[in-house]
Amino acid sequence: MSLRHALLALLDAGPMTGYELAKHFDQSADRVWHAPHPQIYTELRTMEGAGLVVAEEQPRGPKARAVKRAYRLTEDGARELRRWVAEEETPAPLRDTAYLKATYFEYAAPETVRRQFERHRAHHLEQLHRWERHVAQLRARDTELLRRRLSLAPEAAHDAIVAYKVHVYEGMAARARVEIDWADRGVELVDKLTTP
Amino acid sequence: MSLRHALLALLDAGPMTGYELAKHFDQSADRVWHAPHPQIYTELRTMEGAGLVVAEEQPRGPKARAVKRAYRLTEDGARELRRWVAEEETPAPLRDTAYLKATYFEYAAPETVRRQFERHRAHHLEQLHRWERHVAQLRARDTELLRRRLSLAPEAAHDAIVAYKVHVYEGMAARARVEIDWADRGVELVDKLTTP
DNA sequence: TGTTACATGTAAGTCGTTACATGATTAC
DNA sequence: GTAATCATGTAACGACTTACATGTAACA
Repeated sequence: MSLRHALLALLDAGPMTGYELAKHFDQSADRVWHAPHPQIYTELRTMEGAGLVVAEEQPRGPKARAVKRAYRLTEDGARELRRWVAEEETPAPLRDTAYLKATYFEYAAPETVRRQFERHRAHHLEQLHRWERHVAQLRARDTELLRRRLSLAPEAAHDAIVAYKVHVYEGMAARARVEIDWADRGVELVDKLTTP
Repeated sequence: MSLRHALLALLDAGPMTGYELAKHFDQSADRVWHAPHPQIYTELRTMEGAGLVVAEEQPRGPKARAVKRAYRLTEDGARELRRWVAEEETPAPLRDTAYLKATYFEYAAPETVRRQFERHRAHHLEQLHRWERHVAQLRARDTELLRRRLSLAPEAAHDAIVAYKVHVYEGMAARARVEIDWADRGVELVDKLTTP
């Protein structure tokens, strides 16, 4: 049930609409959680029912023929977020298609295997750049969300807030580097196996 | 739909019962995929209906008052496995509770955060040992499944079969090391933040 | 006038988890 | 006899995906 907590966490920086939240899960650099928009809208409604968030309907545009719903945390929502952060995680069960598939690469043609390693590499290189950019922005305290969050917290807490986020995204970067390295050694392996 | 392919892959080494397959997903070292037994039994029935596997009912014990169903791949099943291996994977969407939570560690007490990093470390250290043991066993060609698989394959293919598996589990070990390192730096960070 | 971005949803289906349920066999 | 392991399932629920659906607003 972590989508709920991902949403609570984003909303703790200030009110947002479902649409804005969905953008964070889809496109922004600070996404360690993914969710498609239908799941977000329904979860927000459920959370509203559970009293974790409240929605304020806002008019859109000058003619105001449409409304948008901006959600903000309630006391209960803020408490639930803090409770969850302190709670110990049980490690997630392992499910990795790329590695599962690679276990049986002997069934595929060498060019196919090589292409798959190269795609794997390209994907994680892109991710790496994304994480590195984000770490730089966090250090500069130059992201929208972080600025909002810092403005709500006492000065003394700022360093910790920034440091934990930097630590997370540096961790993501380190992970990406491992994947790139794995793919590189994969390509080398294909070469070694084809030219004996 | 990768449970299906994980099952096809295991069955390609020879017939197995649902119970044996479930053990591989739960307990054995060579699990890059997890699934609980109800899902396995139902998926096997579905796959049987789709003609990817056939079941042979075998008597259990001398009195044979119970039966077990050993599944083996059909031609279609083996073909589907090979098709899937050659198919390019789209990268899985990111969903990581540990990292998501760590992003908001400023909300928890330092001892709580420290405990969480230590648990993270302990978990991945255990995993690391598991992967390392498995790599050693694969190199020695000393796992039940590998022996069965090699016995079905031509001598010339043996090196590739072993090499890809070694590569996967070395990759898993490398991942575990990154997590351990991340947790270590996490503990250091807590210390730094608490003793200024 | 048409395209892109904003904004919110429903519905159907698949995949995964958890609890419940049953019974046989093996080893002590 | 009793506990552990073998062996197979059903049922209910929760999480996630995909397709469909609708309309507004901003901009060129």
